Amino acid sequence: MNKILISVVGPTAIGKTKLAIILAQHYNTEIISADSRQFFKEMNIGTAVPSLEELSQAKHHFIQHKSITEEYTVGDFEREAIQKLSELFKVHDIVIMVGGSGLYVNAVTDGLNNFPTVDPSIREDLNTELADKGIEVLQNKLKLLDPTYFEKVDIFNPQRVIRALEVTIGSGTPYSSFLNKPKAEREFKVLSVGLKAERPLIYERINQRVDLMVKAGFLDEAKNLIEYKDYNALQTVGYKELFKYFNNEWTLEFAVSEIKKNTRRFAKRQLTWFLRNKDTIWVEYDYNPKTLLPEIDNDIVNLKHD
RNA sequence: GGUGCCUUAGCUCAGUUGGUAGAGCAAUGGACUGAAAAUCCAUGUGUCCCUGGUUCGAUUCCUGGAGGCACCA
Repeated sequence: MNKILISVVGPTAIGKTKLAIILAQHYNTEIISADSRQFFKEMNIGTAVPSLEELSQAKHHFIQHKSITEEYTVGDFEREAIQKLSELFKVHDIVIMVGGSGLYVNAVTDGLNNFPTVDPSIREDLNTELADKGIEVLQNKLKLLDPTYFEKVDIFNPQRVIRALEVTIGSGTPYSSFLNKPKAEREFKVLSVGLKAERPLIYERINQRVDLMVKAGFLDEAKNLIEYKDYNALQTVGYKELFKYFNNEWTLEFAVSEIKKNTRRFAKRQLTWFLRNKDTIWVEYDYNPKTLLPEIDNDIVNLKHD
């Protein structure tokens, strides 16, 4: 196996796009995005998709290829990404992946278990039950139907509990029984490269980027999407806060400061996720490409020989 | 210049009839298998402005400073 996927990770606003392009140009290859919000064509400024100039510097996949009105799950992404990678690896030995969504990155690198598709009405019913009766009723249900997962799951997290229940109820088989099954084999090895910086610096870059987004017309973009505000794609930092401003719940100044705060918290969650992968090679955000690229060349050689 | 009030966590403030202190927000740590920029869990970080005095013991009471606010000149 001598195909390599270089996975570029790191917190938001640290410069992942730029590094991915440098790597794609260096290896004369293409980029797949693993960013759960850059999939949507109606969202642009608020999701910080690569600029037209950046897109012209390297071929990108999974950027703005879906509509916010389409259902698009991490499972769908995994299948499409693996399909795309198999095409790309026919003509390239190395492909770049870049993205800030840990679950989506892992779906490609490690795979998800194969869960059955279930009727969406089950989730709706469970959400109604949650609103009417509270989490405890759902906890008890899970304890009865899948005691194994009940022991393991964060039972105070409604989304986790409901997910397990919808699979269990929809398939008639406990959620936990789908875990632990062997995941799909990959035809490539993964080199994980993380971008890092001191926390205050990350926060400063976030604050600056939010201000730039506002100057670039983020308010107009969000305003045009108000009618879609309940779609999952718009449960997104930036848009959520601006909708409150448009609805006269918040002042613009407060909304913007909330966007900055929530983006900082998002960056922290990304770090928690990415720091889990002990194999990641961490690179300072102000790396010098001339010294970094030979190092990565070397890492690839070593990885191939493993 | 005078009088009054204030000074406690990163911020806004509470409090200790004298036994070195706690809320909100911010922040920090963590979890995560088709909602993931989502969702959830945990955590108090402190010369209590400085200086003397009284006291077994002062952030608390008293003296004197410093800074801030208000009013009067």
